[in-house]
Amino acid sequence: MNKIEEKCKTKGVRLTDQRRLIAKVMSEATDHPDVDELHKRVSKIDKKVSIATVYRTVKLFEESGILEKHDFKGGKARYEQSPDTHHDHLIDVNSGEIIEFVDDEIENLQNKIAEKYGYKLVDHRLELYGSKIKKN
Amino acid sequence: MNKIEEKCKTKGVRLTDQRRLIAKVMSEATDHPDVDELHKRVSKIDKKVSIATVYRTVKLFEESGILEKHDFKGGKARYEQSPDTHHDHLIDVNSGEIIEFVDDEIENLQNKIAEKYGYKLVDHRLELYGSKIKKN
DNA sequence: ATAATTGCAAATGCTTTGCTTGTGA
DNA sequence: TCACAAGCAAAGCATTTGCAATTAT
Repeated sequence: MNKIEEKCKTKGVRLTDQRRLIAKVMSEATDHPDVDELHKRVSKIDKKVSIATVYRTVKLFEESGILEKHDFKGGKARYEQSPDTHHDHLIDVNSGEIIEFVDDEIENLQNKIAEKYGYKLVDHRLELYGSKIKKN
Repeated sequence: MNKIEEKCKTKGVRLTDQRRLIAKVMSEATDHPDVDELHKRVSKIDKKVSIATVYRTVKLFEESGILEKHDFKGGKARYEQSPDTHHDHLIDVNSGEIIEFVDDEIENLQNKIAEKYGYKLVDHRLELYGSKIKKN
């Protein structure tokens, strides 16, 4: 059984064939698929799963803290399995490739800034968009 | 004449009554209105301006570097006049209020991270979401 | 004069939802 | 059993677009 299914059990999220399948596909994903792409992958295994169910399921999983939703620039929402440790994203503007990174210094600075203005940081979004430097 | 109108002249963007009006309203805005709100403010002065024109105009202004578009969490795109110096945003999750801030250290770190992965930073998005700390 | 702009309504693209039938615990 | 989930198609929401009429230079 995969991590997502396990989390469903822990959190009391009822499992169905469709949810199990979506859990499996998302568990095996190494990228950040959007709903359409996820539906395509799921459909390869079971054609009968509707896109509405995929939408409902990713929403449910997100609300349960099982998946993380990202609204990167340029359109549709994309999902990844909720990571154990927080990371941010560097997006290749040419290929669409996504690199995950962690930087404690930036995380600290963000908290400091919020504090400075009298706020408690409850959420944040840090996305870097870059293009590959060609090596000579 | 306001700053936005001036920029239109400089950049060769043709001015119409509608565009002049939108330029005026955005010039006077101290917040980050969405298209609907902008249309409301414009309509108070001229009811005949259509929302389609507002959409077309903010898009045009954005592409000309006159306005900056932001897709903060939770729905519609919001706009502000392109600032002279870059800043990021701290959004009050309760009131929706937006605080602009500048932090050179974070800016530098972002460049360093992109570099570290072999990328040139072409764009970025840093948004902090916080709730006010109550003073006792 | 004439290429660009507007207003309107229809179309779009992503996402959600009402309803009826099916199903997991 | 029976509250919840799935499938389908229709609806929703922000945004875009085709087209005929209007306007800026």
